[in-house]
Amino acid sequence: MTEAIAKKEYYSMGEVCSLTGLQPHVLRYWETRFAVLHPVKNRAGKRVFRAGDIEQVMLVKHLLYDQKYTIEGARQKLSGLRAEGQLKEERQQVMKPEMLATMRADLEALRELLIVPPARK
DNA sequence: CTTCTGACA
DNA sequence: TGTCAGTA
Repeated sequence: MTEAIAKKEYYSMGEVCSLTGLQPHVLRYWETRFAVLHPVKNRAGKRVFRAGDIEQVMLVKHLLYDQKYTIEGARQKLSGLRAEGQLKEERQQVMKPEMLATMRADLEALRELLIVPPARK
């Protein structure tokens, strides 16, 4: 399902927000608390998100909102997942089955948004 | 028009 | 977290 958001090279802040259902200021705030949520910026200073960055955001969102983790708790949980992932040599999956389950709804919403992008004017 | 940083509620 | 200002 990660392929669902891997159809594009780069995503803007606006796209990531509609894709994740988060407000820009929330995303920016999280950037100050999670080392893994720091997107690269282009020459103009705009954030350039990749599919992988969006996955990280989704993971943090569910840790915080669905599993009601605390910022610090989520930060530690993320560190743990990263450690496990490294032990599994391959960059296997960073997400547990249970997490994927709670993410189903969002992933389906993502699929729709990707097929029929929000009309912008 | 969209996004950004910084400041402040 | 929410909002506003002044930019780029």
